[in-house]
Amino acid sequence: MDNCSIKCINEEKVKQTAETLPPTEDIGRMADIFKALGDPSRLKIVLALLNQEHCVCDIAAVCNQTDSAVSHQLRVLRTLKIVKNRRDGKIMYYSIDDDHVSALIRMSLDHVRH
Amino acid sequence: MDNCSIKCINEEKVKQTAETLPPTEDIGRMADIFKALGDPSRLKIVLALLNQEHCVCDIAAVCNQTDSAVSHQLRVLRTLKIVKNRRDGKIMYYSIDDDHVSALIRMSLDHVRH
DNA sequence: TTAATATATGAACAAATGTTCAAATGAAGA
DNA sequence: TCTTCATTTGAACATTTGTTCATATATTAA
Repeated sequence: MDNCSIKCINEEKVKQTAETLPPTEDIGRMADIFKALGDPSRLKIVLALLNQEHCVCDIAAVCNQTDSAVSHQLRVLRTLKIVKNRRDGKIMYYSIDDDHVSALIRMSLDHVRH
Repeated sequence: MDNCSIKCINEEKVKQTAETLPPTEDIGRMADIFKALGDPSRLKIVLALLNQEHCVCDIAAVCNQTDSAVSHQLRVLRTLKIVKNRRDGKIMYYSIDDDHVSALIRMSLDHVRH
């Protein structure tokens, strides 16, 4: 239960900060992107594609995952426009869809290695 | 089951990309950061703190969450060095710990608004 | 058409996650 | 000391999530 009495709230600061928040919809979309990159196996796929485009089969080999698992993850990434694909005969090639993605990854690498 | 025969794998490409991958430990840490930002309520807290430091109570007010829920989320963010805190009497003030965080947020906003 | 191959999909399951509620700290003032 | 208040913590719960397995689709070649 919310046991913080009215007094402890600095209404002015609360109001001011509330005004700086992006629309709820944007927050949701940002969270979706972060969430997608927040799974190690999915992040590994993205990192692999950051190097060059690959077919599903090769991604699975690079990442030590089954084709099926990779395919499922790629669908998530595709839905969020993090990766895109092109078909060449039987083979489907995947690659990074957006420049922001590589920038995001670079930032987080910097953070990790402080 | 992995039903992709050996033939479909481009060994050279696989090997080459595998060499570009960061160490597993780094991938895990990056994923942790993304995962932390991947929950809307937690992301909202971070966005609020990006504006200015706040006490737990005020964060709860800004984000329409209970104090308890906010406190739980702040612990996660603190553990990952995304936020830091300082005590002033009974009140605990939280703020963003790292510059990389704001950069990450900005990138994802750009991505969302393409 | 039929067979073979690369990828996609659906259902089921275990594991992880966020929220809630109740209770416990820790700090300040009476 | 005792009380009050801001925050933290722990356990329980429902929900979400990633993986697996079996099956389906789509493309090519025979």
